[in-house]
Amino acid sequence: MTAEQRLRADAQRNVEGIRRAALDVFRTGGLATPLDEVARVAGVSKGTIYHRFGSRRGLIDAVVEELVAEQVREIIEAVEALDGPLVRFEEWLLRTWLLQFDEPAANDVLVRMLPESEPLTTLCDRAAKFGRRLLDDAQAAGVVRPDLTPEDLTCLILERGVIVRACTKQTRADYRRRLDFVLHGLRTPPGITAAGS
Amino acid sequence: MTAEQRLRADAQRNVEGIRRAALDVFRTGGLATPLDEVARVAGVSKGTIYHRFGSRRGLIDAVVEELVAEQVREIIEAVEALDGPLVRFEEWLLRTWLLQFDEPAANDVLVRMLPESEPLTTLCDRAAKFGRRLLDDAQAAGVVRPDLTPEDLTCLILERGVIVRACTKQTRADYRRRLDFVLHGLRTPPGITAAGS
DNA sequence: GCATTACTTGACTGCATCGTCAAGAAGCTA
DNA sequence: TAGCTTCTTGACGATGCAGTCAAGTAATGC
Repeated sequence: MTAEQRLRADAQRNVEGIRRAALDVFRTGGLATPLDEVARVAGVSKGTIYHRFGSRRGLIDAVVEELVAEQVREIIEAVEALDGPLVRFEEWLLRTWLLQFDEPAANDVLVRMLPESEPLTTLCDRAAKFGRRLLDDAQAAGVVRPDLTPEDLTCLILERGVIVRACTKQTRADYRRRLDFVLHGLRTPPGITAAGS
Repeated sequence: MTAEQRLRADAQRNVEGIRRAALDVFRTGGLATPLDEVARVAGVSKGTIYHRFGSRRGLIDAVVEELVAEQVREIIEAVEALDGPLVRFEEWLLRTWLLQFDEPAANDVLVRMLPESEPLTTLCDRAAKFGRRLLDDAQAAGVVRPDLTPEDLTCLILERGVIVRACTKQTRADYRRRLDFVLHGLRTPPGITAAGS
């Protein structure tokens, strides 16, 4: 970070303050929160944010990793520790959906707001790739409907994202209960014995 | 309509023109379309719309019946003609979801945008009441999961509403295919023999 | 301690939309 | 056709957020 070393002391302080404020504010309100709010919390003016980070996207790129990566990684690790293709598949989906409910910022990432942002896209792809592997395994075992595609999986997460954004009134318990209906709909229907060739 | 008879000839013409433009514009773009657009199509100024209909809501109230009631009624009639509680329940849900995809205005009504609007709420309640009856029948027959509540049903339609609004890129065929997953998830899971007491 | 340069500020422009209103246009009546 | 009344107009004010920049402030090096 030679570039950051060259900053004047006050600028250095501000960069840190803005980062911390952004983490705080985005964590609570999602990535769409007005930058005036971040500026207010950081105790600087909006101009300073633009001067330091170039743009709204620049600021998001600078904090998204710290904001979300950990949580996505945690889910992957927790699922890796489980046994059985169906359990693993469903637990991953379930935890992802709950993360979307609990963390507006994580949801914004998973919904691919700002598709131009590289660190954000990277995070997203990592999760998608893992999900795809679980889907493959579950379908190979014949426990998840064979006509479910990786795109369907992406869509299921995207859909959940717009739902949690729009239906802010529902309780977590209700949200959680309804997820079971969806999961149940993804299992191999009775009458089908195994996945296709 | 004595009140309308008293309008001056040009005003009369404009009211009609605005109504027709609103039907046209709302049908295509949903109830959130800017009134400037309606004004443009009607060939009047925005001021005239406000003068004649009082507010955006006033205009919507004046056309929503003609815009959506017919379609909701059609679905109910088509479903009434079917046999079997599961078929009826699923066909109603399916047709409602497809209506939401095909008609932005109908979707806006079902999603309860403008909860203050009386004709809009009436339409909505009519649909909900019918759905509830189908749910009762299907649960009594043991073909739909007994823990599905009428609120869940409302929620399923609401969810679909925000999804079609947000995911405008998906093809109708994909949307349709995925609905089957959801329907499947609402059926009685294996291992449960009949609905509760 | 002073000049220099880096940094910060907040008022400003731009955009999109809602809804209003004074002034002007047009229909209506005698 | 004159004069009254109704109706229409479009510029305007308000809102909320993004992003910019000239002018002011403060750290730094000598």
